[in-house]
Amino acid sequence: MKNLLIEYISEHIELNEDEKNAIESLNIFHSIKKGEVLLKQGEISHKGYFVIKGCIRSYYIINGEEKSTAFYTELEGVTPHCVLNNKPSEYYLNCIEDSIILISNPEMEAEIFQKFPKFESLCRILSEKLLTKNQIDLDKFKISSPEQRYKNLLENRPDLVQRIPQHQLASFLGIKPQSLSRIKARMLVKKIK
Amino acid sequence: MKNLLIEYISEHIELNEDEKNAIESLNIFHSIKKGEVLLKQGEISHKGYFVIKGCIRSYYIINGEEKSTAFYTELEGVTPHCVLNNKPSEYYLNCIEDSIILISNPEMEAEIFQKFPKFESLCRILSEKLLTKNQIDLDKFKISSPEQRYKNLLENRPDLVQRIPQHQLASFLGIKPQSLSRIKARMLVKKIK
DNA sequence: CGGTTTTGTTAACTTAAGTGAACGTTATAC
DNA sequence: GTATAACGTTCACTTAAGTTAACAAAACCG
Repeated sequence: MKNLLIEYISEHIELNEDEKNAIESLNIFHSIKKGEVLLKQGEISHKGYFVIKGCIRSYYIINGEEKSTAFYTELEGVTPHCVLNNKPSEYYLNCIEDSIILISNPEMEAEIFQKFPKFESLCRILSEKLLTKNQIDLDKFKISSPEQRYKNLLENRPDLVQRIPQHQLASFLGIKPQSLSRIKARMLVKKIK
Repeated sequence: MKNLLIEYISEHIELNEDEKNAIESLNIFHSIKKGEVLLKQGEISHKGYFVIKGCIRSYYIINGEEKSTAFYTELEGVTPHCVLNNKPSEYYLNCIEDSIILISNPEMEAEIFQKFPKFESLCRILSEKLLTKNQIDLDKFKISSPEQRYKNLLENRPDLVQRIPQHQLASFLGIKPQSLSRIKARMLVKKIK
Protein backbone atom coordinates (compact mmCIF):
# COMPACT_ATOMS: atom_id res chain seq x y z
CA MET A 1 0.00 0.00 0.00
CA LYS A 2 2.99 2.30 0.46
CA ASN A 3 3.72 1.73 -3.19
CA LEU A 4 0.26 2.92 -4.13
CA LEU A 5 0.89 6.15 -2.30
CA ILE A 6 4.34 6.66 -3.79
CA GLU A 7 3.03 5.93 -7.27
CA TYR A 8 0.28 8.46 -6.75
CA ILE A 9 2.69 11.14 -5.58
CA SER A 10 5.08 10.35 -8.41
CA GLU A 11 2.37 11.20 -10.89
CA HIS A 12 2.68 14.80 -9.73
CA ILE A 13 6.29 15.33 -8.63
CA GLU A 14 9.51 13.35 -8.89
CA LEU A 15 10.73 11.69 -5.72
CA ASN A 16 14.31 10.73 -4.91
CA GLU A 17 15.20 7.87 -2.56
CA ASP A 18 15.53 10.17 0.46
CA GLU A 19 12.06 11.49 -0.10
CA LYS A 20 10.60 8.05 -0.62
CA ASN A 21 12.22 6.88 2.58
CA ALA A 22 10.92 9.89 4.45
CA ILE A 23 7.39 8.94 3.44
CA GLU A 24 7.85 5.29 4.26
CA SER A 25 9.31 6.07 7.66
CA LEU A 26 6.12 7.83 8.67
CA ASN A 27 3.85 5.39 10.38
CA ILE A 28 0.65 6.59 8.83
CA PHE A 29 -1.31 3.65 7.50
CA HIS A 30 -4.30 2.47 9.48
CA SER A 31 -6.73 -0.38 9.00
CA ILE A 32 -10.25 0.80 9.67
CA LYS A 33 -13.25 -1.48 10.02
CA LYS A 34 -16.51 -0.88 8.20
CA GLY A 35 -18.72 1.41 10.26
CA GLU A 36 -15.92 2.92 12.33
CA VAL A 37 -16.36 6.64 13.00
CA LEU A 38 -13.28 8.76 12.30
CA LEU A 39 -14.68 12.16 13.22
CA LYS A 40 -17.79 13.23 15.10
CA GLN A 41 -19.83 16.34 14.74
CA GLY A 42 -18.81 18.78 17.48
CA GLU A 43 -15.31 17.34 17.72
CA ILE A 44 -12.18 19.37 17.01
CA SER A 45 -9.72 17.12 15.25
CA HIS A 46 -6.42 17.86 13.59
CA LYS A 47 -6.22 14.77 11.45
CA GLY A 48 -6.33 14.57 7.70
CA TYR A 49 -7.46 11.42 5.89
CA PHE A 50 -6.39 9.95 2.61
CA VAL A 51 -7.98 6.76 1.31
CA ILE A 52 -5.60 4.06 0.09
CA LYS A 53 -8.36 1.49 -0.14
CA GLY A 54 -12.00 1.58 0.88
CA CYS A 55 -14.41 4.45 1.37
CA ILE A 56 -14.95 7.32 3.80
CA ARG A 57 -18.37 8.94 3.99
CA SER A 58 -19.07 12.42 5.33
CA TYR A 59 -22.51 12.97 6.79
CA TYR A 60 -24.56 15.32 8.90
CA ILE A 61 -27.25 14.40 11.39
CA ILE A 62 -30.19 16.77 10.93
CA ASN A 63 -33.27 16.15 13.09
CA GLY A 64 -31.97 12.67 13.86
CA GLU A 65 -31.63 11.89 10.18
CA GLU A 66 -28.35 11.13 8.44
CA LYS A 67 -27.57 13.23 5.37
CA SER A 68 -24.62 11.88 3.40
CA THR A 69 -22.82 14.52 1.40
CA ALA A 70 -19.56 13.05 0.15
CA PHE A 71 -17.79 9.76 -0.45
CA TYR A 72 -14.03 9.55 -0.61
CA THR A 73 -12.57 6.48 -2.30
CA GLU A 74 -9.19 5.24 -3.47
CA LEU A 75 -6.59 8.03 -3.74
CA GLU A 76 -8.98 10.71 -2.56
CA GLY A 77 -8.39 12.67 0.60
CA VAL A 78 -10.30 14.83 3.01
CA THR A 79 -9.04 17.46 5.41
CA PRO A 80 -11.97 18.30 7.67
CA HIS A 81 -12.85 21.95 7.95
CA CYS A 82 -12.23 21.84 11.72
CA VAL A 83 -8.55 21.05 11.13
CA LEU A 84 -8.05 24.40 9.44
CA ASN A 85 -10.32 26.71 11.41
CA ASN A 86 -10.04 24.99 14.79
CA LYS A 87 -13.79 24.98 15.30
CA PRO A 88 -16.00 21.97 16.12
CA SER A 89 -16.70 19.81 13.11
CA GLU A 90 -20.08 20.26 11.46
CA TYR A 91 -20.10 16.74 10.13
CA TYR A 92 -19.20 13.13 10.82
CA LEU A 93 -16.78 10.92 8.95
CA ASN A 94 -16.98 7.16 8.95
CA CYS A 95 -15.78 4.25 6.86
CA ILE A 96 -18.52 2.43 5.02
CA GLU A 97 -16.17 -0.36 3.94
CA ASP A 98 -13.18 -2.00 5.58
CA SER A 99 -10.50 0.50 4.60
CA ILE A 100 -6.85 1.37 4.65
CA ILE A 101 -6.50 5.03 5.48
CA LEU A 102 -3.49 7.32 5.66
CA ILE A 103 -3.96 9.58 8.66
CA SER A 104 -1.87 12.72 8.91
CA ASN A 105 -1.54 15.50 11.45
CA PRO A 106 -0.24 19.08 11.24
CA GLU A 107 3.07 18.33 13.03
CA MET A 108 3.88 15.58 10.56
CA GLU A 109 2.99 17.88 7.72
CA ALA A 110 5.08 20.76 9.03
CA GLU A 111 8.04 18.44 9.50
CA ILE A 112 7.92 17.05 6.00
CA PHE A 113 7.27 20.46 4.43
CA GLN A 114 10.34 21.76 6.22
CA LYS A 115 12.58 18.89 5.19
CA PHE A 116 11.23 18.67 1.65
CA PRO A 117 9.66 21.94 0.49
CA LYS A 118 8.73 20.11 -2.67
CA PHE A 119 5.88 18.49 -0.75
CA GLU A 120 4.39 21.84 0.01
CA SER A 121 4.42 22.61 -3.72
CA LEU A 122 2.68 19.31 -4.30
CA CYS A 123 0.03 20.10 -1.72
CA ARG A 124 -0.54 23.55 -3.17
CA ILE A 125 -0.95 22.14 -6.65
CA LEU A 126 -3.22 19.31 -5.53
CA SER A 127 -5.43 21.52 -3.42
CA GLU A 128 -5.72 24.11 -6.19
CA LYS A 129 -6.76 21.41 -8.61
CA LEU A 130 -9.22 19.93 -6.17
CA LEU A 131 -10.60 23.37 -5.47
CA THR A 132 -11.40 24.09 -9.11
CA LYS A 133 -12.79 20.57 -9.58
CA ASN A 134 -14.96 21.04 -6.53
CA GLN A 135 -16.23 24.33 -7.89
CA ILE A 136 -17.28 22.62 -11.09
CA ASP A 137 -18.99 19.86 -9.12
CA LEU A 138 -20.99 22.50 -7.28
CA ASP A 139 -21.80 24.26 -10.58
CA LYS A 140 -23.00 21.02 -12.16
CA PHE A 141 -25.11 20.25 -9.12
CA LYS A 142 -26.78 23.66 -9.32
CA ILE A 143 -27.59 23.52 -13.00
CA SER A 144 -28.87 19.93 -12.98
CA SER A 145 -32.16 18.36 -12.00
CA PRO A 146 -32.12 15.37 -9.62
CA GLU A 147 -32.56 13.00 -12.57
CA GLN A 148 -29.69 14.62 -14.47
CA ARG A 149 -27.51 14.42 -11.37
CA TYR A 150 -28.20 10.70 -11.10
CA LYS A 151 -27.40 10.23 -14.80
CA ASN A 152 -24.18 12.21 -14.40
CA LEU A 153 -23.22 9.98 -11.50
CA LEU A 154 -23.92 6.83 -13.55
CA GLU A 155 -21.72 8.33 -16.26
CA ASN A 156 -18.84 9.63 -14.15
CA ARG A 157 -18.79 7.48 -11.03
CA PRO A 158 -20.68 4.25 -11.81
CA ASP A 159 -18.64 2.58 -9.06
CA LEU A 160 -20.30 4.79 -6.42
CA VAL A 161 -23.77 3.75 -7.57
CA GLN A 162 -22.70 0.15 -7.08
CA ARG A 163 -20.86 0.34 -3.79
CA ILE A 164 -22.87 2.94 -1.85
CA PRO A 165 -26.20 2.13 -0.13
CA GLN A 166 -28.99 3.76 -2.09
CA HIS A 167 -30.42 5.80 0.79
CA GLN A 168 -26.97 7.35 1.32
CA LEU A 169 -26.64 7.95 -2.39
CA ALA A 170 -29.99 9.76 -2.35
CA SER A 171 -28.91 12.50 0.03
CA PHE A 172 -25.61 12.72 -1.86
CA LEU A 173 -27.81 13.57 -4.86
CA GLY A 174 -29.80 16.04 -2.78
CA ILE A 175 -33.02 14.01 -2.75
CA LYS A 176 -34.96 11.48 -0.64
CA PRO A 177 -34.50 7.71 -1.07
CA GLN A 178 -38.06 7.41 -2.41
CA SER A 179 -37.30 9.92 -5.14
CA LEU A 180 -34.21 8.01 -6.16
CA SER A 181 -36.32 4.86 -6.48
CA ARG A 182 -38.79 6.75 -8.64
CA ILE A 183 -36.06 8.15 -10.86
CA LYS A 184 -34.71 4.65 -11.42
CA ALA A 185 -38.20 3.34 -12.14
CA ARG A 186 -38.84 6.19 -14.60
CA MET A 187 -35.58 5.51 -16.40
CA LEU A 188 -36.36 1.80 -16.67
CA VAL A 189 -39.75 2.47 -18.24
CA LYS A 190 -38.20 4.84 -20.78
CA LYS A 191 -35.53 2.30 -21.62
CA ILE A 192 -38.09 -0.45 -22.23
CA LYS A 193 -40.28 1.74 -24.45
CA MET B 1 -6.02 49.45 -3.90
CA LYS B 2 -2.53 48.00 -3.52
CA ASN B 3 -2.93 48.60 0.17
CA LEU B 4 -6.10 46.53 0.23
CA LEU B 5 -4.19 43.63 -1.27
CA ILE B 6 -1.24 43.97 1.06
CA GLU B 7 -3.53 44.21 4.06
CA TYR B 8 -5.31 41.09 2.93
CA ILE B 9 -2.08 39.16 2.52
CA SER B 10 -0.77 40.45 5.84
CA GLU B 11 -3.72 38.82 7.56
CA HIS B 12 -2.20 35.49 6.63
CA ILE B 13 1.57 35.94 6.52
CA GLU B 14 4.01 38.66 7.53
CA LEU B 15 5.52 40.70 4.72
CA ASN B 16 8.82 42.56 4.79
CA GLU B 17 9.52 45.62 2.66
CA ASP B 18 11.18 43.58 -0.11
CA GLU B 19 8.14 41.41 -0.40
CA LYS B 20 5.76 44.33 -0.39
CA ASN B 21 7.80 45.99 -3.11
CA ALA B 22 7.82 42.78 -5.13
CA ILE B 23 4.04 42.78 -5.08
CA GLU B 24 3.74 46.45 -5.89
CA SER B 25 6.16 46.15 -8.79
CA LEU B 26 3.90 43.67 -10.50
CA ASN B 27 1.60 45.52 -12.79
CA ILE B 28 -1.47 43.49 -12.08
CA PHE B 29 -4.38 45.79 -11.41
CA HIS B 30 -6.98 46.23 -14.11
CA SER B 31 -10.09 48.35 -14.34
CA ILE B 32 -12.91 46.33 -15.84
CA LYS B 33 -16.20 47.77 -17.03
CA LYS B 34 -19.55 46.30 -16.07
CA GLY B 35 -20.50 43.61 -18.57
CA GLU B 36 -16.98 42.94 -19.80
CA VAL B 37 -16.28 39.24 -20.43
CA LEU B 38 -13.02 37.95 -18.91
CA LEU B 39 -13.22 34.35 -20.03
CA LYS B 40 -15.36 32.60 -22.61
CA GLN B 41 -16.57 29.05 -22.68
CA GLY B 42 -14.29 27.03 -24.98
CA GLU B 43 -11.34 29.33 -24.38
CA ILE B 44 -8.07 28.15 -22.83
CA SER B 45 -6.81 30.90 -20.57
CA HIS B 46 -3.97 30.97 -18.10
CA LYS B 47 -5.10 33.93 -16.09
CA GLY B 48 -6.23 33.98 -12.50
CA TYR B 49 -8.54 36.66 -11.15
CA PHE B 50 -8.76 38.27 -7.74
CA VAL B 51 -11.40 40.88 -7.00
CA ILE B 52 -10.18 44.05 -5.31
CA LYS B 53 -13.47 45.82 -5.87
CA GLY B 54 -16.58 44.85 -7.79
CA CYS B 55 -17.96 41.47 -8.77
CA ILE B 56 -17.12 38.65 -11.15
CA ARG B 57 -19.84 36.21 -12.16
CA SER B 58 -19.25 32.70 -13.51
CA TYR B 59 -21.96 31.34 -15.79
CA TYR B 60 -22.72 28.60 -18.27
CA ILE B 61 -24.83 28.87 -21.39
CA ILE B 62 -27.07 25.83 -21.60
CA ASN B 63 -29.56 25.70 -24.49
CA GLY B 64 -29.03 29.41 -25.04
CA GLU B 65 -29.86 30.13 -21.43
CA GLU B 66 -27.45 31.66 -18.94
CA LYS B 67 -26.96 29.74 -15.71
CA SER B 68 -25.06 31.73 -13.10
CA THR B 69 -23.21 29.56 -10.62
CA ALA B 70 -20.88 31.79 -8.61
CA PHE B 71 -20.22 35.40 -7.70
CA TYR B 72 -16.81 36.56 -6.58
CA THR B 73 -16.69 39.84 -4.68
CA GLU B 74 -14.13 41.87 -2.71
CA LEU B 75 -11.05 39.84 -1.72
CA GLU B 76 -12.30 36.67 -3.39
CA GLY B 77 -10.42 35.04 -6.21
CA VAL B 78 -11.05 32.55 -8.96
CA THR B 79 -8.60 30.40 -10.87
CA PRO B 80 -10.54 28.92 -13.79
CA HIS B 81 -10.35 25.17 -14.18
CA CYS B 82 -8.85 25.59 -17.66
CA VAL B 83 -5.76 27.25 -16.18
CA LEU B 84 -4.87 24.09 -14.30
CA ASN B 85 -5.89 21.35 -16.70
CA ASN B 86 -5.21 23.19 -19.94
CA LYS B 87 -8.58 22.27 -21.40
CA PRO B 88 -11.20 24.63 -22.86
CA SER B 89 -13.16 26.44 -20.19
CA GLU B 90 -16.63 25.08 -19.45
CA TYR B 91 -17.89 28.44 -18.29
CA TYR B 92 -17.80 32.18 -18.85
CA LEU B 93 -16.58 34.86 -16.49
CA ASN B 94 -17.75 38.45 -16.66
CA CYS B 95 -17.90 41.48 -14.44
CA ILE B 96 -21.39 42.48 -13.41
CA GLU B 97 -20.19 45.74 -11.86
CA ASP B 98 -17.39 48.16 -12.72
CA SER B 99 -14.51 46.39 -11.02
CA ILE B 100 -10.86 46.49 -10.12
CA ILE B 101 -9.39 43.07 -10.72
CA LEU B 102 -5.96 41.64 -10.05
CA ILE B 103 -5.06 39.44 -13.00
CA SER B 104 -2.24 36.95 -12.58
CA ASN B 105 -0.57 34.41 -14.86
CA PRO B 106 1.52 31.29 -14.20
CA GLU B 107 4.85 32.92 -15.11
CA MET B 108 4.28 35.69 -12.63
CA GLU B 109 3.30 33.15 -10.04
CA ALA B 110 6.34 30.96 -10.68
CA GLU B 111 8.63 33.97 -10.44
CA ILE B 112 7.26 35.16 -7.15
CA PHE B 113 7.12 31.63 -5.69
CA GLN B 114 10.76 31.23 -6.59
CA LYS B 115 11.86 34.54 -5.12
CA PHE B 116 9.64 34.29 -2.05
CA PRO B 117 8.69 30.70 -1.20
CA LYS B 118 6.57 32.15 1.55
CA PHE B 119 3.99 33.02 -1.08
CA GLU B 120 3.64 29.44 -2.08
CA SER B 121 2.93 28.57 1.55
CA LEU B 122 0.32 31.30 1.57
CA CYS B 123 -1.29 29.93 -1.58
CA ARG B 124 -1.31 26.41 -0.20
CA ILE B 125 -2.94 27.55 3.01
CA LEU B 126 -5.49 29.73 1.25
CA SER B 127 -6.47 27.11 -1.28
CA GLU B 128 -6.76 24.43 1.40
CA LYS B 129 -9.04 26.70 3.40
CA LEU B 130 -11.09 27.58 0.36
CA LEU B 131 -11.33 23.92 -0.55
CA THR B 132 -12.82 22.91 2.79
CA LYS B 133 -15.13 25.93 2.77
CA ASN B 134 -16.26 25.02 -0.72
CA GLN B 135 -16.95 21.47 0.38
CA ILE B 136 -19.19 22.75 3.16
CA ASP B 137 -20.99 25.04 0.71
CA LEU B 138 -21.71 22.03 -1.50
CA ASP B 139 -22.85 20.02 1.55
CA LYS B 140 -25.20 22.79 2.66
CA PHE B 141 -26.58 23.10 -0.85
CA LYS B 142 -27.33 19.37 -0.96
CA ILE B 143 -29.05 19.16 2.38
CA SER B 144 -31.16 22.30 1.91
CA SER B 145 -34.39 23.02 0.05
CA PRO B 146 -34.50 25.97 -2.35
CA GLU B 147 -36.28 28.06 0.28
CA GLN B 148 -33.68 27.18 2.93
CA ARG B 149 -30.91 28.03 0.50
CA TYR B 150 -32.42 31.46 -0.06
CA LYS B 151 -32.76 31.98 3.70
CA ASN B 152 -29.14 30.92 4.22
CA LEU B 153 -28.07 33.41 1.61
CA LEU B 154 -30.05 36.19 3.29
CA GLU B 155 -28.32 35.22 6.51
CA ASN B 156 -24.76 34.76 5.27
CA ARG B 157 -24.45 36.99 2.22
CA PRO B 158 -27.24 39.59 2.35
CA ASP B 159 -25.05 41.82 0.17
CA LEU B 160 -25.36 39.34 -2.73
CA VAL B 161 -29.16 39.42 -2.54
CA GLN B 162 -28.95 43.21 -2.86
CA ARG B 163 -26.34 43.60 -5.57
CA ILE B 164 -27.06 40.63 -7.86
CA PRO B 165 -29.94 40.65 -10.39
CA GLN B 166 -32.62 38.26 -9.16
CA HIS B 167 -32.69 36.03 -12.25
CA GLN B 168 -28.95 35.45 -11.84
CA LEU B 169 -29.42 34.81 -8.14
CA ALA B 170 -32.07 32.21 -8.98
CA SER B 171 -29.76 29.91 -10.90
CA PHE B 172 -27.11 30.49 -8.25
CA LEU B 173 -29.71 29.00 -5.87
CA GLY B 174 -30.40 26.17 -8.30
CA ILE B 175 -33.90 27.30 -9.23
CA LYS B 176 -35.81 29.32 -11.87
CA PRO B 177 -36.46 33.06 -11.47
CA GLN B 178 -40.20 32.42 -11.13
CA SER B 179 -39.56 30.06 -8.21
CA LEU B 180 -37.42 32.67 -6.48
CA SER B 181 -40.27 35.18 -6.85
CA ARG B 182 -42.67 32.65 -5.36
CA ILE B 183 -40.34 31.91 -2.45
CA LYS B 184 -40.12 35.61 -1.66
CA ALA B 185 -43.91 35.97 -1.92
CA ARG B 186 -44.39 32.95 0.37
CA MET B 187 -42.00 34.37 2.94
CA LEU B 188 -43.75 37.73 2.88
CA VAL B 189 -47.15 36.18 3.53
CA LYS B 190 -45.77 34.17 6.46
CA LYS B 191 -44.16 37.28 7.91
CA ILE B 192 -47.41 39.25 7.73
CA LYS B 193 -49.48 36.49 9.32
C1' DC C 1 -36.27 61.83 -24.60
C1' DG C 2 -38.93 57.64 -26.75
C1' DG C 3 -38.43 53.06 -28.11
C1' DT C 4 -36.34 48.64 -27.05
C1' DT C 5 -34.43 45.24 -24.26
C1' DT C 6 -33.87 43.38 -19.79
C1' DT C 7 -35.70 42.35 -15.57
C1' DG C 8 -39.09 40.95 -11.98
C1' DT C 9 -43.51 39.37 -10.84
C1' DT C 10 -47.89 36.98 -11.26
C1' DA C 11 -50.96 33.37 -12.94
C1' DA C 12 -52.59 28.80 -14.71
C1' DC C 13 -51.15 24.45 -15.55
C1' DT C 14 -47.85 20.40 -15.54
C1' DT C 15 -44.47 17.68 -13.54
C1' DA C 16 -41.69 15.93 -10.04
C1' DA C 17 -40.11 15.84 -5.42
C1' DG C 18 -41.48 15.50 -0.32
C1' DT C 19 -44.25 12.83 3.11
C1' DG C 20 -46.07 9.01 5.59
C1' DA C 21 -47.13 4.42 5.46
C1' DA C 22 -46.89 -0.33 3.97
C1' DC C 23 -44.37 -4.34 2.71
C1' DG C 24 -41.00 -7.57 1.03
C1' DT C 25 -36.03 -8.25 1.21
C1' DT C 26 -31.52 -8.20 2.96
C1' DA C 27 -28.24 -7.73 6.62
C1' DT C 28 -27.03 -8.05 11.42
C1' DA C 29 -26.84 -9.49 15.91
C1' DC C 30 -27.60 -12.46 19.52
C1' DG D 1 -30.93 -19.97 12.99
C1' DT D 2 -34.08 -16.87 14.09
C1' DA D 3 -35.47 -12.40 15.79
C1' DT D 4 -34.63 -7.72 14.79
C1' DA D 5 -33.24 -3.94 12.48
C1' DA D 6 -31.92 -1.75 8.19
C1' DC D 7 -32.83 -1.19 3.44
C1' DG D 8 -35.22 -0.54 -1.02
C1' DT D 9 -39.33 -0.04 -3.37
C1' DT D 10 -44.12 1.10 -4.12
C1' DC D 11 -48.35 3.76 -3.29
C1' DA D 12 -51.50 7.66 -2.30
C1' DC D 13 -51.41 12.20 -1.21
C1' DT D 14 -49.37 16.92 -0.54
C1' DT D 15 -46.41 20.44 -1.71
C1' DA D 16 -43.36 22.96 -4.41
C1' DA D 17 -40.76 23.63 -8.46
C1' DG D 18 -40.79 23.76 -13.80
C1' DT D 19 -43.14 25.71 -17.85
C1' DT D 20 -45.41 28.91 -20.72
C1' DA D 21 -47.31 33.17 -21.18
C1' DA D 22 -48.53 37.80 -20.01
C1' DC D 23 -47.49 42.19 -18.24
C1' DA D 24 -45.45 46.06 -15.65
C1' DA D 25 -41.24 48.37 -14.24
C1' DA D 26 -36.56 49.49 -14.81
C1' DA D 27 -32.42 49.97 -17.37
C1' DC D 28 -30.28 50.92 -21.63
C1' DC D 29 -29.45 53.04 -26.11
C1' DG D 30 -29.81 55.64 -30.03
